Amino acid sequence: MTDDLPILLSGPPEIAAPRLLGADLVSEIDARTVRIRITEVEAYKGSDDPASHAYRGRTARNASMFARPGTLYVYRSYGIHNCANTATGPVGTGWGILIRGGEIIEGEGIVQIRRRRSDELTNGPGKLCEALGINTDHNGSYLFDSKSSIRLEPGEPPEMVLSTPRVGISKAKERPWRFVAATSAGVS
DNA sequence: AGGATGATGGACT
DNA sequence: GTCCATCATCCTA
Repeated sequence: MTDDLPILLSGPPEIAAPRLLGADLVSEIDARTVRIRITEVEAYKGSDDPASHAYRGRTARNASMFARPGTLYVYRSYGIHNCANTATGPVGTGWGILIRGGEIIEGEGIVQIRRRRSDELTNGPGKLCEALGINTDHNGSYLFDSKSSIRLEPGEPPEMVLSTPRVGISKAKERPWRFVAATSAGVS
């Protein structure tokens, strides 16, 4: 258990979120390794953010977001998909970062099987979770524990970061808290 | 290339 | 009963 890594997640989520771009999510499930480099995230700021699941305070469902930074919060979306966040703020804040997309570094073959297709594999929060094999059983696990099957590993920051409004929300639409990795050639 | 829609379950009013 | 931090598919052009 390495407890120094959550420094990556320190500060308010709209500051910490872009820092996650370039880091890797690694899953080791059924002796299969999938590594995905994060390219798209969104910040959700707990009680200060009407769009956050944590806005109305702690419940059984969102408890993981109120835990220590690096705690994985997985929720079921539209009854079909799973979406993954990491808790970021001090315990009790409910701050978190939604992981929305990434590029496959390792395990593309496994991902194609899990996704039952060969393209559009990881460009969306539900797709990313399916690619990594993340489900609600992983809710509450700790991303910086070497024994966890889902882990977060630091990486190189992207050349550029674009910031835009968040996707798919109906409240606090104006906040530019979606962050996307880009290069001089364009969005990755 | 882009808009509409059904699937499906949990949380909330 | 209504609202989703979504996605794949099925239209129309």
